[in-house]
Amino acid sequence: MGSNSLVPFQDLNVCPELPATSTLLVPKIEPKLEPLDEPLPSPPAFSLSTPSPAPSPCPSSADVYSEFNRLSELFRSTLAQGLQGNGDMPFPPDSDPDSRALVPVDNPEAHLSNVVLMPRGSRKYQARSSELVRVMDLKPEDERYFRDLIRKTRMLFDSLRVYAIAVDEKQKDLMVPHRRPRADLKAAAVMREHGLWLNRDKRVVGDIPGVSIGDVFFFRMELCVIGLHGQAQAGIDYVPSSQSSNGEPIATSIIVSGGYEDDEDAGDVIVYTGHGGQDKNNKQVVHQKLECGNLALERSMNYGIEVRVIRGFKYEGSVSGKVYVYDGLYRIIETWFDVGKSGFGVFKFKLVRIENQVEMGSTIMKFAASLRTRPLDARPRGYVTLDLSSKKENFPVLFFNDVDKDHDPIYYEYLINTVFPPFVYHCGSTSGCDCVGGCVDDCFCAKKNGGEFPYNLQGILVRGKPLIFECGPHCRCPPSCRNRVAQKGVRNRFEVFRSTETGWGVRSLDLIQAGSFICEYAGVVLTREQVQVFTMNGDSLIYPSRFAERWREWGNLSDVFCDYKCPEDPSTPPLDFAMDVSRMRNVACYMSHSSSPNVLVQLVLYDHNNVSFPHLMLFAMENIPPMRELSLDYGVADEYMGKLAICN
DNA sequence: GAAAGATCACGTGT
DNA sequence: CACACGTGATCTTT
Repeated sequence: MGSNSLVPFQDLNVCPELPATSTLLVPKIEPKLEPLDEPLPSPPAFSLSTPSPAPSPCPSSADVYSEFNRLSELFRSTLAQGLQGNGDMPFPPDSDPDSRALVPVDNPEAHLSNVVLMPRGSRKYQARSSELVRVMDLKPEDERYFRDLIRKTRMLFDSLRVYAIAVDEKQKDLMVPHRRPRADLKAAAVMREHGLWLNRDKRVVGDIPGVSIGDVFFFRMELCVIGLHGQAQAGIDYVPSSQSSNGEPIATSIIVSGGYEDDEDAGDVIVYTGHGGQDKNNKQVVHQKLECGNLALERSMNYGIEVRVIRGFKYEGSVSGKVYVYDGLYRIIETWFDVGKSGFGVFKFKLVRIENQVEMGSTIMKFAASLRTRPLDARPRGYVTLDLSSKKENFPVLFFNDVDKDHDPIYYEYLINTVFPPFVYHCGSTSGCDCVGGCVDDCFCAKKNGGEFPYNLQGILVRGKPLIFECGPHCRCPPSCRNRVAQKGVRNRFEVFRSTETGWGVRSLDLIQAGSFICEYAGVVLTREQVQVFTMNGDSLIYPSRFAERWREWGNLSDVFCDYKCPEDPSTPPLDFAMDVSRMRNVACYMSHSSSPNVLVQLVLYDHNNVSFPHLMLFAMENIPPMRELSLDYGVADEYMGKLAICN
């Protein structure tokens, strides 16, 4: 697993498609025209270990609340070493390093140097490698492997980040003047401490395996963690001259985010300004010099080395007001020194996008933005209706088919929420919380959820659970309560579309942040007895118990803390019912199946207390860019799924 | 808007 | 020569 072909990095201009070697060894970079002044050391094997040992089971604990506190403390002590912990800290950070989770990393020495040899507080880590490699001709199984690895890594980053916010929110009322901590930095630090940063044992030129064009990131640190761009702030990433085999720096990636007034971005062609010469307010105050990243770009141009381009976008709805999109590989074709608008000299680099790559993520984002405002102008043909839900949803559900004449979805009655049989509402308790001003930490409903809230203040799912109890009609908290998320319905514009591969599919016109609520999987509930009576509609029945338990992956920190246990209170309820979608359905049932899905099913209760009949709520497992297909793990063999997704 | 906060490359020192 | 450490630069983030 994880084998891949690495091609010696040379002669790209002449022969972009070098024959793939099947070796696992990584050849050292040898830029064209450059005399080799030293013998090549034998290269280390290139292998990535998966950071996922078997997920530890989550035994239910009698006292989940104290378990949560204990974990919070453990987490806090690792994250923010300076904070006072007045509880009994389970593992004083220095006393027992082995009790912390250790995840296998590529390099056993790195393992040692990262964790064992490094006392807490020391900031020495495994240095970045100077070894340049290009990864090419991955086999499909390798691609899946790397994609999964990236996905897991990003999910862990998000889980840690969201958890760090949750921990912070829990302490919030203790300290009145409050400043929200940099959860992104904390998550990255924890991962680094555990050797979970990717692509540090080599410098990848070109595409990073497992990262697709169009992937969206919310934080610069996320780019560092997966190795797409190794600088926390600087826009040019490069191998420094001191580490390069010929003493010349080599650029590998840039970020175009509009921070330089002299940039010109026409999509396929960019005129990029070198760095340097700015003051604290990003004003150009002195001339730039041909050094560091600037020199690296020039050298990369000289050797014809392609450069990854990541674009920064303004984006409301991101906590930082920004997102970063990977747009693929560019080649530098020209550079010159120019007088910028400020009157100071700047270096300019003309970059041209390499052909035969899939469409740029930023292009798709712009296209989606135009679809949001004026869909018929952006795409005059193909829309069957601009709202399948007939205004029942908060946002329109568009229906697009430019493949054939099938208009089937418009003939179903649109159902926003699952319809349960009446008896479901008549059993169970009718108790609720008394939080008139909104729920607080130790309220009745928090306790039902194991002593914590399932969502953070932004409405992001903190951790997948067997069952979530949202506040309901018997609670006295207002609709704005933080424990009411899924019940409030969709927050995005979705589009049902005809696909030649998957029959029907669903995509979003908005960017969806990982952990966000997407929609309910709605249908008409049939009890087991009813199912036995209505057997003719077997194809249109959804069995909730069959969905893969992907919620276990979300927010699972057992990769970081070996003794991590989910504070779960209830066990997974027995889902002894089916849902009929033969006449009434919502957007969810057009989602297609994937064994590597980007959407998970989370069971939620809010309008009744019958744990055997929860709502099937869908949440994003990763950041889903606009126009990318949503997919669910239906938990059955792929070939069978084609039918189910189509729902004929 | 300002201040806090990271990383990394580079320079100096041992 | 190699490593360690401090410093300065950097298209961040709240």
